[in-house]
Amino acid sequence: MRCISPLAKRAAAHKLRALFPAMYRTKTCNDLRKDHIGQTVTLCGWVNSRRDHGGVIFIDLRDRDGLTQVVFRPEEHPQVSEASHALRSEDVIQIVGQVCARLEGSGNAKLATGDIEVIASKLRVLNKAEVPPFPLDDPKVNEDLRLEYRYLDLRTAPMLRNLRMRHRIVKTTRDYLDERGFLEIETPVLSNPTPEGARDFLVPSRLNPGTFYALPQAPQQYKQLLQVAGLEKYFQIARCFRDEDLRADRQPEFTQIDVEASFIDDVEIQTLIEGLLVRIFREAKGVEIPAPFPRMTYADAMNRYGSDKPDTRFGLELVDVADVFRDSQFKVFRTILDGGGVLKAINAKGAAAHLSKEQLKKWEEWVKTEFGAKGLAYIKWSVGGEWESPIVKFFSDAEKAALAERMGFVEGDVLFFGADKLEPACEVLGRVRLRCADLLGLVDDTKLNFLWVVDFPLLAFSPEEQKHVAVHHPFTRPNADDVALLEAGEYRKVRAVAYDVVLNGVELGGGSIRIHERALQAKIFEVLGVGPEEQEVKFGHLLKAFSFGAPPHGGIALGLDRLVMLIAGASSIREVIAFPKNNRGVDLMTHSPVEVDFKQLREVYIQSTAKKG
RNA sequence: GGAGCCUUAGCUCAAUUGGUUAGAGCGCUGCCCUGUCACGGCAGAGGUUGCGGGUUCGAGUCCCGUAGGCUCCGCCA
Repeated sequence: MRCISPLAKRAAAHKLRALFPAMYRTKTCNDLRKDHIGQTVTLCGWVNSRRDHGGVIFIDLRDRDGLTQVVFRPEEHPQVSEASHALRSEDVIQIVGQVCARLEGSGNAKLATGDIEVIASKLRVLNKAEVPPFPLDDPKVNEDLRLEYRYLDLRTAPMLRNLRMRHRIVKTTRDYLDERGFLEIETPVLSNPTPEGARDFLVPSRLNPGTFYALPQAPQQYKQLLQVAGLEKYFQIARCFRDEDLRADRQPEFTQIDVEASFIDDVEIQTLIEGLLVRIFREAKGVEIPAPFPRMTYADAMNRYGSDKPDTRFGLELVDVADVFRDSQFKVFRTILDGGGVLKAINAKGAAAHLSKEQLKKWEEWVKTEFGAKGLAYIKWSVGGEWESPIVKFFSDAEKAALAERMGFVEGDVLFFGADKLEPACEVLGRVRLRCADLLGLVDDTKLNFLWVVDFPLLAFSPEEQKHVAVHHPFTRPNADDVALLEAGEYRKVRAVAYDVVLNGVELGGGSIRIHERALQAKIFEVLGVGPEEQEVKFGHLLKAFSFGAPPHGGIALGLDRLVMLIAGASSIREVIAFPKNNRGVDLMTHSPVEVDFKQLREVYIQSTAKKG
């Protein structure tokens, strides 16, 4: 290597300085229009593409704002043009040049800057680039490759657009809540494990051997304690952590728009959130969504749509046909009905042409293996054909007539039945409903169907644990009208003051009015099987706080990632997170999580029991 | 914990019923080209068909195992 003296280096640097203006750039690649013709500008960016004609060379220069065509003309700037032959995709360059009108008829209507071009008089290569491992503008490239080189993937227009949109949504949220007197307050990331709900991520404490923090699943207790603290209106763009298996719309760390307020009822919170969503959709997507949103009770949602987050963009509702078969000779239906179960059906209009007998068999297999259903009864009525079904032979003529009448069953349709206890019957049929809608193309992508699902049950019985568990969380307020039921031990009939906001069949968020009285909270813990001692150990601080004048309060949390995903029209939550993890919780770029050496573990008093493959 | 689908050149894919030397487009390299914008032309390089084993005269193709990716069920308030 040649040794260059520091003096010579400085001289060279000065020379470069003299060659280029002090600023890296005077314009971005989306700034220049006809008005700028004649100006001398400096641009920086990446070589998006080059078109080398041997003589004249065109470069599309890209920065995060857009593309500008740069022209290297040998007859005007021979040295610079010569150097430009070496430019390759993704090289980072700086050019100085004059803004010129494009030659007659050579404008590019696809580019915002397509009326002009910059004739380069100076070129500085700021950094050469290796050949990219995949074409940046190809949407078909495998996602794992994009995730490994996420910093390249994020250079593409769709990803930039998503991140901008996410920023806009967060900014709008802060503005909106600030205007209404909400204070953004940070809560600890190192906090306590929670006995209820999802698995915690644990963090060992070096200073307190053998003890652990947990990363928060949500800032639930802190947001309530801030109400006891008299802050009255709190919000936070809060990172949350749950160590559970992942899905296309679930990451181990995700972000919630977390809101809590005092002296507020459920309708007020819903109205606040409707206003927020209206504003977000206006500013991020440019659409006006109507508010207030429709309300639907949990019972209605289950009975009509087989889901607690119904997609109401299409009908295909569940219909109760129990009375038709009340006295049926068909034992399967009869046994379930006599045992207090329900019998429901949906009519997939026109589905007969789409579903062969083999496919119907596969659907039955699907509900059995995926959802543990006992079966999926169906009747297919092909155009010009008979009722095809393994079960119609058990139906009387009167039952058949009544069924067809009730369901509007005509040639070309397929009926599906759900027969079981209420919730499993509805849920399975709800899944079949979604699949039918997909099959029949019933989903209108342009619709934005918001709704509130309200009156959730407070408690559900867990067969695994053989006890009652909180449907929402243990701090949820029971409906005042149902307190007598609570006292009487009719736990499953007690409704909660809890609400979910749903968009197109996706749960955007949920919240509740909380319990603020120590005695009522203790009563709920008792029902949940949390004894006085356990209450004291795990929730003592909260119960103590409630004894010092806790105001009535409630709140909600919205899943920011899902919201951005829906607004951006992305199919996966990973498309709206800068550096997401894959479905095994691995960051393919950094390879996180990684093994740590023995010494690092010893410092925090941890010994791994993992068996090495 | 379970189910399904996928893995062939840098990328996206093809390869008939198991049959010759595994192909194409894009990208890349070199040369040519002065108005392109998916520039064009000519030439070239590039392969352990994820990995391991088996069946077979013969395996990208069939079987078993395994790794990785995606989707879903359970799980996730």
